[in-house]
Amino acid sequence: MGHSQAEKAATHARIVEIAARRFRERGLEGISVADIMSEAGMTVGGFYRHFETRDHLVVEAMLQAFADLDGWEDLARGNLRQAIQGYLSEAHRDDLPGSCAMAALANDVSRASEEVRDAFGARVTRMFGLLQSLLASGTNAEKRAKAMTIFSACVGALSLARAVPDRELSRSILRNVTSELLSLYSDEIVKEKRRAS
Amino acid sequence: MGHSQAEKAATHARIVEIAARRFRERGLEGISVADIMSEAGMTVGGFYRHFETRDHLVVEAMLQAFADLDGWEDLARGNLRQAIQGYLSEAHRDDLPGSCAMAALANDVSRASEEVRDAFGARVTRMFGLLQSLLASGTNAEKRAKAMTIFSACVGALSLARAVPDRELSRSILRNVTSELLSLYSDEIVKEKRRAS
DNA sequence: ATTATCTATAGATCTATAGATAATGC
DNA sequence: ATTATCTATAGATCTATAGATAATGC
Repeated sequence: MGHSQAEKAATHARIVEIAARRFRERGLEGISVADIMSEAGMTVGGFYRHFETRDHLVVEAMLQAFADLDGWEDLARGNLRQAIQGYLSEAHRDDLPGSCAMAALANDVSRASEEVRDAFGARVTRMFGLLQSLLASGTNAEKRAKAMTIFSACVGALSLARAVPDRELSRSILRNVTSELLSLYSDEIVKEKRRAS
Repeated sequence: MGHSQAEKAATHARIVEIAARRFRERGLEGISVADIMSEAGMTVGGFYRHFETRDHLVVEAMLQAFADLDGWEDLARGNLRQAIQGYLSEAHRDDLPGSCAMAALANDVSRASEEVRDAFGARVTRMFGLLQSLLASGTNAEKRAKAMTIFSACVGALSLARAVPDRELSRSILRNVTSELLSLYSDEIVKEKRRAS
């Protein structure tokens, strides 16, 4: 059993990653500190040398979960159509622990601490800005409205598709909203976005 | 202190109504049986003559919360534009206890019992059917896709507007998604819907 | 006699802390 | 000496039940 500082940092990161997944899967209060530590291969006692309180873990885990959105942003920059299709796929719907934290935890975040909500808000702003930059036609204000609508529809459709028990209805929501969004904004999506490096 | 059957029925209804509001406000596990009973003017002990388990209350309260959607459906039938505007209003955003249960509890329902999810699914189907019937142009399949997209955008926008702490951003989401939806589907909304009685 | 409600509490679970143990790192 | 982790447990909270009380309703 090692106790070096390097190992402690690795342990810390492991706890945060597990929490980031389990919170998305079961909600911010759906898993105990003991269970998270157990999954990290440790016992409860060690927890409080890593985090002052449980809520400090919630904050760190949410930042981690939001960081996982980088993947979606990269995909969107490369191909917005594919990003929408992937976001509204059955695979994304069924991979709750690895899924978009905004859709998985929006309700919980509304009731969470100021710090968690601030992190959420910053990421939403960033997502809107990105989507806005990927649209071609209209004023900036119009693009922003479109970006907000596309993202809202994606978040809403994914949340509804998960809550509904009828698999057929669930699939129907995902497919219909995907095709509707793609057809609505087909002409507005920038085909190739060159990024300044 | 009365104990008649009529009073028991009234007590039962009161418990369910309080739960339907508090669950939307704090989540399905955010309030205890004792607190709900206390708000109903009683103590915990009486609870289990009304409900077999806590989860039985959750089911009844959710059915009650879903029944509250009747108001939105009536409004939509009369004036879909006004319904969208009202749904995406700051008043609706801020009245969590009395708000749409689908937006307030979608995440929780995904993790809830089969019975709760069945009730949710039935209500979603009904909502899509109604919205579909209020659209004018296109095939039934196209109308259904539009109905799903409109409702998904409403649920997503409301959820995001609640989770975000910046009031300006929150208001911006509500207003932009409202105007975008109204302009997108402006020509498709049936102006006057006559209902056969 | 039945039952709606109350008081009291058992049993489970969860956060957080205390004290012990064993490794790191100056 | 410091500290990362463990075992054990205190204290809080929550669901559910037991037994008492007081009203209903046959």
